[in-house]
Amino acid sequence: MMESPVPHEPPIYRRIADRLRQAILAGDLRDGDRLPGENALMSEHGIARATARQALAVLINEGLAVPKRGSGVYVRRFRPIRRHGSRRLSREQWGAGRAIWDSDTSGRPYTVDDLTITREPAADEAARVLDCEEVWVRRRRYSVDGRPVQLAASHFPALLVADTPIVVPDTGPGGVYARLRDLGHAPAHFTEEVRARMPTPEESEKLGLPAGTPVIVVCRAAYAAGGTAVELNKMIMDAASYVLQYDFDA
Amino acid sequence: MMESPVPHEPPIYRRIADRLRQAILAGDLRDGDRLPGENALMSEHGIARATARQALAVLINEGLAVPKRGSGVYVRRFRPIRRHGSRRLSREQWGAGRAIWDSDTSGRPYTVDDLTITREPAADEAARVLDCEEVWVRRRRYSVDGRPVQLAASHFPALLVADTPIVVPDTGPGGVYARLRDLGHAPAHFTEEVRARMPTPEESEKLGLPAGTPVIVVCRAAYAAGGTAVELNKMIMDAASYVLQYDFDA
DNA sequence: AACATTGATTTCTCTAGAGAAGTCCCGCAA
DNA sequence: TTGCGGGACTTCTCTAGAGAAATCAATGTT
Repeated sequence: MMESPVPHEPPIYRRIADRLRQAILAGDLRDGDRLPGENALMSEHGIARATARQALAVLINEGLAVPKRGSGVYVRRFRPIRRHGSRRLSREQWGAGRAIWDSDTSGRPYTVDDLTITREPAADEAARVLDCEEVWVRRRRYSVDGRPVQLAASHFPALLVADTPIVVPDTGPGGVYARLRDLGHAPAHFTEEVRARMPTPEESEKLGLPAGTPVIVVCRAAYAAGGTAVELNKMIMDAASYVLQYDFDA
Repeated sequence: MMESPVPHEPPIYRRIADRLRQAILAGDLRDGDRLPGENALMSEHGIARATARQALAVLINEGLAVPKRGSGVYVRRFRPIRRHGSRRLSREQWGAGRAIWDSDTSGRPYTVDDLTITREPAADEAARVLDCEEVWVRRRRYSVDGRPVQLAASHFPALLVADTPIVVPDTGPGGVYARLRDLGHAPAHFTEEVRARMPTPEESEKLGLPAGTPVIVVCRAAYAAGGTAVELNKMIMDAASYVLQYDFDA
């Protein structure tokens, strides 16, 4: 026998989620609005607590809502920072003594957290790209408007940067790229690899991510004029906080 | 009074998820391996079904595992397609009569699904970027290895492309960019905006995405030499299937 | 050899209930 | 006005159980 060709009616929790999603996307529920909680859904639809939670979990995992324990579930906004790829790395900018990050936040203030500088053996990608066994790593966290938005780890070949301003907290005007230039290894070419995935619990904790928020992983390699790799920067960004922009000619 | 400074012990479901995640990341559980199901976790840890499900849901939402109804929960791989940004759009490639996608899949075969070509009023982004009220839209779905990986919708100003090969299914060698060139509107500059988020149910269904897989949204605008926008292409990609690569000079 | 059926296994959906933990606001005291 | 309890409310975690629906392999039939 053939199966009934009628598509199954979706389960209750999904129908409720659909209804709420529509209200959000249509604008009936906006930005920080509170949506009906477990108890409201239970009495409204005559369902069990677990079912109401499941409906809300759908929206939370889609990134459309954020639960606040003891308070309620709220609609979530997408108000990203624009990060420029090629433009931000033009020589004019870092050559003039400006930190790269300035153009990232379009003037919004940012803070750097948890800066650590360590020397360590190079792991997988770093070893392969930088072609060395020991690296110096600058790890830090960026926050905008008091909220953490990015984790970054810059890797440098140990032999190249030992005893330079690159391995101290304050790198001076222009940042590490200006210092690489001073060393005669000015970056001339960049390659960025971009992917997206769900965060690990560690990333989730460090970035304070609610459930349903992916991260964007950008891995950027900087090459000097001769073609040798001088930096590998691995960035983990809150996907709800970023739009990446790349400009290029045909 | 101050709270106890001791961080709370995580709940049971989370501890189980942590243990399984570690096994996956350490390589004890690999690619398509089956991990302990609801019943196994229930008897193994002496917990209720809902709790076991919650533990598995954590891994599923992280994209580390895929549930197969009636069969089990399996470890999930990440084996992406490399998509080149700037390089793939160089004039040499599409000028020589090659479709863009060729370089995307590095030679892996792809298929195009569900091609629809419609004329419609321009919505938000398209209206703003293309600066017109009516657009022709080419929507299609790309599959690699039989699995859908991308939804794409190319928008063209209606006045520009009416009665051209751009509004018929087969655009000929070189694709739409070669045809735009024939019309005297060869793309000279591109801007791509990249973001990531969880998929809508519709996207999830069209791409066959398991829970826990984000999508990468790429919005690409193509500009002719004079600076007028000639195309806006909105792409929705399965994040587990793609790595985007951008190359640029300092 | 090809096909249909059956049964065991597994995930999926849902009910009913309970206590823990966090948030918020109102009223009372200083 | 300010600060501090308390209580109401909310989300979070978990137990116990049951039937639906899909998968898969073995078995029997044509």
